[in-house]
Amino acid sequence: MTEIIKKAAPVRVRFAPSPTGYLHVGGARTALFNWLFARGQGGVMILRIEDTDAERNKPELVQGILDGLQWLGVDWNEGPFYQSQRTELYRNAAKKCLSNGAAFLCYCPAEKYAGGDYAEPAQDEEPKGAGPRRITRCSCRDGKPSTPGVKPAIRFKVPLGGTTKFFDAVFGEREFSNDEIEDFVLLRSGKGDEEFGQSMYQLGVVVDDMDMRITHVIRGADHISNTPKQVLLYRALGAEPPIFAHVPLILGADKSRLSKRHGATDVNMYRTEGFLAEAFRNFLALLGWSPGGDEEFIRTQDLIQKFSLEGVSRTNAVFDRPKLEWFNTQYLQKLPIEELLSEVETELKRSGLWKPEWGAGAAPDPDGRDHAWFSKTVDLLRSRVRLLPDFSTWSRAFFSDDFTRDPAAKEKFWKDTKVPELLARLADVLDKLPEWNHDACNHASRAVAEAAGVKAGLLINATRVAIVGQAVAPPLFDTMVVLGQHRVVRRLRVAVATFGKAQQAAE
RNA sequence: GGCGCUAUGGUGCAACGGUUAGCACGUAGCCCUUUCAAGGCUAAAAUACGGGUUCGAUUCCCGUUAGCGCUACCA
Repeated sequence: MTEIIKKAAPVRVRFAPSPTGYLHVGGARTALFNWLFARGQGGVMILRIEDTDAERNKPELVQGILDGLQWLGVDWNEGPFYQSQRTELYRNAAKKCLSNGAAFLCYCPAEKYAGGDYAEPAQDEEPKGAGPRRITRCSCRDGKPSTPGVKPAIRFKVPLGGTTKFFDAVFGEREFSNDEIEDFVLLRSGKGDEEFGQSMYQLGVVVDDMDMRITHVIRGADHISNTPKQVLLYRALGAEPPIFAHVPLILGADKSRLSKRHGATDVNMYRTEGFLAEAFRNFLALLGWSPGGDEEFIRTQDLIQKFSLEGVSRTNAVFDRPKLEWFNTQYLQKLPIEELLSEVETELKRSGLWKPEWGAGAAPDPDGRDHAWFSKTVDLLRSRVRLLPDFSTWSRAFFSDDFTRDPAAKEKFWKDTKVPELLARLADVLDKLPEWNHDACNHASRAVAEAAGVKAGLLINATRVAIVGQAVAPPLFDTMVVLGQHRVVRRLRVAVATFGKAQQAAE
């Protein structure tokens, strides 16, 4: 019997960005929470573009938002819907409010209420108490004769007195006094020969959320004070409001609202910097939400499974980039190697270093390097890499013979005058090694150092710079194995040739 | 100014009346070590303040302070 009751209506949520800017981390987090919730509940995710402000709208930004969501892995089942294409819906709803007395025509000039009314005493009403007060009631609400030639806007007639309540899954029951809510605009006045203009935010949201049968409105906490207006609208339109869940805001290091001056706020910048999407998701999910315990490294599948609105915090969170970087290095190290390989492949393709022979199932390249080699090489590098592009920059010598030697590394490890001779002898010894493995390289190298009477470290460090061009790289003998005998010997000789007199380099 | 929300180390979270207030990032030190990471260990570091309620408050209530949000014919 409870089965029927338990089989509640399917969850339907939406992410509704406005194309007035790129997809910022706050928006991305909101999108992520909606998505985690939908996926965890077997619900539906809807994408809606709220582009009703023709003035600020930049259509070209939509693609960037879509790209950002795609990179984030946030997909949707319905949409994207564009509010600019649903104008009739909003006009009809506004007219319905007009006819049932929930709204009125307002002939006031837009500037009358624009910006900072509270700075001046309102004339429309008797000032209560001391100090400036803002206008919440428009005098047109009681029916004013239409002014010829002036096109009216439609405003919602907020009830006098009383309160409006709603339930918020993270903040609990909320109640607002109606007297604090202004007679907000539903529909802009018409321009040219149109009767009315575009919908305003409140109307569009409610009409669409009704039309799309949204069950849970998960959005930023900056919308809390908009909610009572929307609840009023739902009722005026004859509908019950959905469940709201306002999530705390993301702040910059100085606790002010996150903005450009705090560094990258565009999600796409994190993609180009080379963060792993899953690491970014993990980090974002923990900003304002917690599964309840101490676990932090939570893969997306588990995030979906664990996510709940009850776990959402009510306090704003500071975006901590060092922690994001830590998450990224964690994923770089802990991801099953095959998953990481595809990310590295993408990166190497981007930088032009990729060879198809390294792909899974492909035949080895002329040097015998195949997918297994690629896997081993990436595995060797992964604990030292911080961002994906590192595979193409300081790790370049592992994937290409076209690399340069870092001057600082040479300065540091090639200072000793014995280096050229040491490297030359090592090259000769290594060239003759019958076996090419870690131990063989190890013994041969130490023998050369010992014979020359120098510390192994001197030779080892100098060799590292010679064969990979960097002071910072994986352990030398593992590196040698992965590079191969031929490459190591050749690079050593090329390095020797760069000292003193020029011999023709054989590379 | 009004209304609202919030308040645990520098940061993100945990503890949902009873813990020596826990974990992680970051910071410092040590270990490991052929570089650099990774890893291991250790240390410093918090319940904003003041009142209540209670046998007992980080936890519940009130006030103060601070931060943030809203206060547009923006979303």
